[in-house]
Parts: sequence; structure tokens; C-alpha cells
Amino acid sequence: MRYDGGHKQETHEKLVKIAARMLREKGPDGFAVAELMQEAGLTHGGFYAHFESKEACVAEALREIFAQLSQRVERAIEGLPPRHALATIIDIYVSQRHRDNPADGCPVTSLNSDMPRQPPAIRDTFDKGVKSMVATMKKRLAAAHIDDAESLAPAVLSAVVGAVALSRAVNDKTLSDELLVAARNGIKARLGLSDATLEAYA
Amino acid sequence: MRYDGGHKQETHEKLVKIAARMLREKGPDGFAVAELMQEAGLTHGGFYAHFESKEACVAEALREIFAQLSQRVERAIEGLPPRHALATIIDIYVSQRHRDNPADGCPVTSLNSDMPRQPPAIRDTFDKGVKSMVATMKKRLAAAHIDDAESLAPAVLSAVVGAVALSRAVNDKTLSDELLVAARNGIKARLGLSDATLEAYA
DNA sequence: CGGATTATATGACGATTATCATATCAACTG
DNA sequence: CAGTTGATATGATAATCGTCATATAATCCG
Repeated sequence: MRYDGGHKQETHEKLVKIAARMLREKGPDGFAVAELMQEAGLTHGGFYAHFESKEACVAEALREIFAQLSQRVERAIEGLPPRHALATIIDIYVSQRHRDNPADGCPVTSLNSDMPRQPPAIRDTFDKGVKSMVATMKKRLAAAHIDDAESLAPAVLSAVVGAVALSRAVNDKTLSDELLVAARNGIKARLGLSDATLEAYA
Repeated sequence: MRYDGGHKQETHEKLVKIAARMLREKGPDGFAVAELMQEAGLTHGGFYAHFESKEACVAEALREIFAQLSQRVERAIEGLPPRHALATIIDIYVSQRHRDNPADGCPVTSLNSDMPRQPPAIRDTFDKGVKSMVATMKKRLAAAHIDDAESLAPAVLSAVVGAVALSRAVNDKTLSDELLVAARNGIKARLGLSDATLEAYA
């Protein structure tokens, strides 16, 4: 069937959107082409009209995810002074909401242990995302006048990722909450962003 | 073929050992029953004489891994004073050696993002391991006279896990090294275990 | 209005998977 | 030495997967 101009592009975008969710929910190997198409109301055959391969689809979805997340963070801290912006980012990232919604969360958290087994094209896309996150974290730390931004940025990133990843990995809700809260407080304390500290700058 | 008494048990242990390595290398869904058996020099059919299911095999391997790792850590810090013991644990965990050898490393690092998709039996086994790690970390922090051991233990665990997991996820060696070193220094600094600080207590 | 175009559907292929029924065959038992 | 037992092998099944060749049908063009 042939549809109006731009229909295919619309479908493509819808597919990428769905793939982006499924990718984070089920992992790169866990989500199936047929399932993606079905979720979009289509059948499996049409997939290869939109993507060269499953791998290409995953890579595109991953790029889309990183781009969207970066935008979402920007919007969330719009207008906030640097230290509050930083604290807000950490609060959002290391939160129960993020933990409980992997499908629209950070792929570094949801896919980290899958990456070593992925093909180079996917790994490279992932790398670009991580690099970008490290770079903006450096900027934010520097803007907040926190010393050693250069070496602190990767440390903070790995700490927030570890916190959410671990709190998701664990099945026991109490343990999960404990991990999350303790990690968040620890990270903010290290950066001098504890709630009390922050008030003084408000 | 029938072999000497105890032959089956020997085979079983060998299978668990191999499963333990493959589990961490390929993930719970990635490793195949047939591959495990072949690696042991057997054929796929005999698998169910040793395990009730693949799931049961994974759970047993996971238990074995946690037990062995805890022993290995104990041996590594044997005789060291508390603060040095703590520093040593962090140095071992957040190391290139650990990053580059997932097959005999910590499953919390190698399997964290796979766990949310696993069946309850496997998740519970994983939980027990994490709980045990948190508990011994609390003891070690307290022994080193570090304040807030209760809330710091989960924070430290998630930080070291995040550091190694992220440094593995990333394909770029330079970035990976940067993440690893920065995280390790950050964690030790937070605990007052920087090399310089440590010397003062030596 | 009719034929070309093209997005999607149907259906199939081969590979891989966990699982299990059954066969084999060596060692122990008598 | 014969027969039973038990550990492993063979082979099959059904399910799932990525991939692709081909069919269909709706829209656009002339």
C-alpha cells in the first residue's frame, strides 16, 4: 500500500521511538524485530524497508536516546544557578523515578553490562554518548566552582550510574532504596551539594 | 558409560566452574547450554543429569561466584590493618586487571543490567550476594574508624561497581582508563584513603 | 481512469535455542 | 564372567530469531 508523502518518515520515527524504549527495557539482544514492528501496528516484514539491519536500528535508537536525554536535562535545569543545577541533575538521575522507569531513562545505566558484547557500531555510538556526558559534566562542575572538575566529572558519572544500575539490579525494594538514597547523599556530600550546604548559597 | 565413584560430582563441579566463567562473559541469556557442555568436553544431552534447568545452573554458578570472591578478598587483605585493607580492596576492585577480566571478576559489575530481566530465583541469589557485600563493607568501614559506615557502605559499593562497569562498557581505551583512575581516586579521597593520607597511618 | 510506484504484508529460510526421550556403553555387582 | 546400573551421547522437538524474496494494495502520475 502506498500512503501520503512523508508517511514512511513518520513510521520510521515511530519505529525509532519504540525501539528506543524497548532497547532500554529488554537490552540489545532481548528485543525482537517482530515485537518492535508489532508494537507499531505493523508486521515484521517491513522492518528492512526502514533499517539496514537490527544492529543499525539499535544504533539509531541509541543516538536518538542520547540526544533526547541531553535536551531533557537542559530543560530541567533551565535558569537554575550552577550549584543548584548540579544538585538537580543528581537528584533527578539518582531517583526512584529514574530507577523505576528504565524505558525512558539513561542507557548508560540500563545497558552498561550489555555493551561489552555488542558489535563495534553500537559500542561507538555508546561511546559518543558517554563522552558527551563526561564533557558536559566537566562544564557543570567548573561552572559550580568545584575544584578538580576534570577528574571529578568521570568519578561523578560512574557514581550516579552505579547507584541507579545497582538499585535496579537488586530485587529487594528496601535494599534498593537504601542503595539509592545512600549513594545520592554520598555524591552530593562529596560535591558540597548537601541540602544544608546548598541553602547557604540560595 | 559408568565411571568411578565420585566422577559425576567431579563433572558437576567442573560444569559449575565453567558456567561461572561463561555467565560473567556472556551474560545469563548469552551463554548456551550446549556451549557449556562442549567446553567441558561433553555433549549437550547430559546437561539435565546435572541441573534441573538452565536457570538452576545459573543460580548455582552465581552462588559459587559470590562465595569464591568473598574468600579471595579475605585472602588478599589478610593481616593488613583496617585502613590499608580497605584501600587494597578498592585498588583491586577498581583496577584495569578487574576491568579486563570479567570472566573471573565480580558479577555485580558484569551482570547488573541483566538482572532486571532475570527470573526471581536468579535475582534472589544475586540479592544475597549484594547484601553480603554491603554488610562486610559496613564492617570494614567501621573497623577503619570511618564515620557513617552505615550509609557510606552502599554508596561506596555502588561507586566501585559503577566505575568498573562503565569502564568496561566504553570501547575507547583512553576514556576507559580515565574513568577508572578518576573514580578510584575519587572514592579513596572521599574515604580519606588517598595514598598520601594512608602513609601517615602506616 | 489506468498503470507505475512503493509502503507494508505474507510466508519462508536457516540458524540457534532449551528441553527431553532414548540409546549406548563402561564399570560395578554378584 | 554376565547382568545391572548409571553417566554420558545421540537425535529429535518445538520455539524463537534475523533476514529476505515475493505478493499485495493503496496512492500518485499521466
